[in-house]
Amino acid sequence: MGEIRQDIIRNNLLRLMSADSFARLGETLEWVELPRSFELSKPNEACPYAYFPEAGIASIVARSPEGQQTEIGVIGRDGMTPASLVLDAGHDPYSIFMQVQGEAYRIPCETLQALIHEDRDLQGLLARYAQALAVQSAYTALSNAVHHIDERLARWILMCHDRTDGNEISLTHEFLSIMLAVRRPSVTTALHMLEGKKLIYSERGVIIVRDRAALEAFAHDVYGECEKEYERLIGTRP
Amino acid sequence: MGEIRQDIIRNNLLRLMSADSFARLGETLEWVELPRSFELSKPNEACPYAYFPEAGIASIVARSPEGQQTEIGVIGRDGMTPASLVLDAGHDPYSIFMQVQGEAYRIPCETLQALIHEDRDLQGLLARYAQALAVQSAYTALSNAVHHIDERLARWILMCHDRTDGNEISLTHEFLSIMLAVRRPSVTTALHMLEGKKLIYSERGVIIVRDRAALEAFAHDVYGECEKEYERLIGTRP
DNA sequence: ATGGATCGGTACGGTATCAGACACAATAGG
DNA sequence: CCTATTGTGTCTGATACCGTACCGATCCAT
Repeated sequence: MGEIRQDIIRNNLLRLMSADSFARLGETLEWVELPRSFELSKPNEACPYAYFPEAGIASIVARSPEGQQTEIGVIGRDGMTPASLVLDAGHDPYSIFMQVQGEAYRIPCETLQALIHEDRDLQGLLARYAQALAVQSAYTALSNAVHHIDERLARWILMCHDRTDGNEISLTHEFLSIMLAVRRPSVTTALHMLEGKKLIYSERGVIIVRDRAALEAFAHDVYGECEKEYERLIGTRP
Repeated sequence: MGEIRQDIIRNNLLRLMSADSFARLGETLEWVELPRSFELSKPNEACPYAYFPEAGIASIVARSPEGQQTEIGVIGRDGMTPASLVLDAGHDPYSIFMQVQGEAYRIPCETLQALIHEDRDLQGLLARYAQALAVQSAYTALSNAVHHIDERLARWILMCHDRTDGNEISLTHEFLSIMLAVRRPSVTTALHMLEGKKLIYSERGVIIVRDRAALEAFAHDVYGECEKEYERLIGTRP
């Protein structure tokens, strides 16, 4: 393609890398649409492409042998997938798929890997992103252990809101219940609770953030740590 | 020091790195004892030394603003600390401290960082370890979300057993309850349950693994995934 | 040996969440 | 327009786990 202008890109990693790094990547970057449920990476398989989302939200999900699953990380235009690429891992045990439809620039994993090996700055940036993502999963572990469903839901809404334009997030209770590893009716009642506190509106298939500040206040113990860490490691958010 | 023989080292990373890499490290490695509760790394602070444990077990603990905390990873002679060193992160938001007393080789972080920059093989090995640790925290998140206390306890005992000589693990219920982020009496009853199934013995201050295979069977849905991933990424366990 | 500290066992009531089922509402497709 | 499908609200037990409290057992230091 080779004609992409770095300054109008919305993906934070693509925008923050050096112009040189971007120039090398740019030749191979390819724009693609990512429909809901599109699988960016399969568990324990090398994936052909790395994706730098421009819009939409992807979930990283871990599964147990018996099929229990939960989300351990969220990726939007703040990041890339698979983060393990820079860690020399080949592949990882997660399933990564689109949860809110969007678009991305993609590049063959092999190409990116080769570029990383020759470009210390790029390697550093992506390594720091891998760390940011690891921290996200660590705080997910903490909050799964100690926080109540409504707080975890609030955190999740905030994390999605960070990665979206506007205040609407379109997804179903069913989907959410899988992400949080709770029953579907528990999501319904937790949403009602947040709605009762006037933090969100909830309609069929859509959650609308109504009062972001109050939502953050409600979730103060469960949201914020890994976001701070992202800013320290990568720089300002999109 | 400079006289340490690589082939009698018990730390897996030190043993598996190339002889060249080890030679460079070896000049600066220093042997230290690590008493229980010794803090290897403080939250959000650069730590002076990297540690490669020879024995004993360290815990990585994440804390919320209100002070809730839980363990998100375990490090023994399978690894090193801080893993974020290879990710160019400077420091990380966790607290890392010894839970079962032991010993380690240590090296100033700056020195190790410089060596990593000149040694692609070493960088790769430590990056893969960072990935293994991230996977561990991801599966901790999963198991915090979906598994019962007795299963999580079994997982924890197995992970410690992997990193210890013999079958005895000495620690208190109190300590364990913090690691698992549950009440102390819940640990007591969960231990009784495992003891009732003849999987362990439990005495004051000590847990003794009695039937490792049965313990693994009991924990089959909660233990094993990240261990497989470690073996794939790093190689055989110690 | 003795007193104090630590550690472990147990009990009681309370509640967040689960499992499963069912009915209703909204959308989509023919 | 009607029907099938999908999404949401609600109910009824059951239960795993919590908060708190208390007491006995074991260890340690003097």
